[in-house]
Amino acid sequence: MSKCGRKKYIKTNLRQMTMETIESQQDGSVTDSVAERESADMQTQTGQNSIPTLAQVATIAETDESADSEGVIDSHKRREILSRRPSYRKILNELSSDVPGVPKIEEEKSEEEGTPPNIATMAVPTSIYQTSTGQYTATGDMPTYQIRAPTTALPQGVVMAASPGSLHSPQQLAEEATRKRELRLMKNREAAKECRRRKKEYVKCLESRVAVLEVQNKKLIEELETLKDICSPKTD
DNA sequence: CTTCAGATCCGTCAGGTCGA
DNA sequence: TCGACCTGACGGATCTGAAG
Repeated sequence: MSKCGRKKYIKTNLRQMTMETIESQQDGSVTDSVAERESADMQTQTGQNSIPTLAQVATIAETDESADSEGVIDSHKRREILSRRPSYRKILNELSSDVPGVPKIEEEKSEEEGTPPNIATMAVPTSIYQTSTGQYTATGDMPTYQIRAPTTALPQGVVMAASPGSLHSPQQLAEEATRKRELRLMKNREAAKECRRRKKEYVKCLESRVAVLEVQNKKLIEELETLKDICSPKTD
C-alpha cells in the first residue's frame, strides 16, 4: 500500500469508527467518544436547529439510550440523518452561546496569519505557483489567476470582463466558460480554507470543553468521596 | 546525511443544504 | 428549481522526527 493509500485507509477507518460509535450508542452500548458526548450535551442544552448534525445524532442516540425500551430508530432514518452534515460555524456558535468564554466564529474574520485582506491583481513574473496567500502564477499549464478580493466581492478581472449577452464566437464562449470555471475554483478554494479553519476552531473548542469538564468531573468525584466519608461512620 | 513513515496542508471534486 | 455555499473525500506536496 502506498503512503497516500495508507493515509486514506486511516482516514476512512476513522470515519467508519465514528459512524460505528454512533450506531453502537443506539444499541445501548457505552462509548467514550468525548467529542460526540460534548456535542450531544451542547445540542441538548441549546435545542433547536433544523439541521440534524452529528451532535444531534448523538443526542438522539443518548435519548434513545436513556429511554431504553422506547424502541429504536430504524436504520434507514438513521442513515438519512447521518448523511446530513454539520456546519462547524453553527455548531460552534451554538456552543459559544452555551459557554460564555468560547469565541464565536465570525462570518468574516480577518486573516489570522497577517495576510492582507486584499491583494491586487498583478502578474508575478516568477515560476512560483503557490504562495502562502493562495496566489498562483502560471507554471506550465497552470493558468494565471489571482487574487484575493474581499470575500463577498467579485474577483477582479474574472467576472466583469464580459456579459453573456455580448458573446458571439465559440472562442469567446470558451473563454467565458474558462473564466467561470476559474472563478468557481477560486471560490471553492477559499471556501475550503475557511471550512478547515472553522473545523480547527471547532475541534479546539471541543478540546477545551473536554478539559473543563474533566476538571469538573474530578472535583465532583472528590466531593462524593468526601461526603461518603462523612456519611458512613467507621465500623472498627 | 539519507530514508522512511506519519502528519499536515492544500486544491479539487462531488454531493448535500439552504435561501431566493 | 436553481445558484451559492459548505464540507467530506481524495490525491499530491511538503514537513517532521526517528532510525540506520
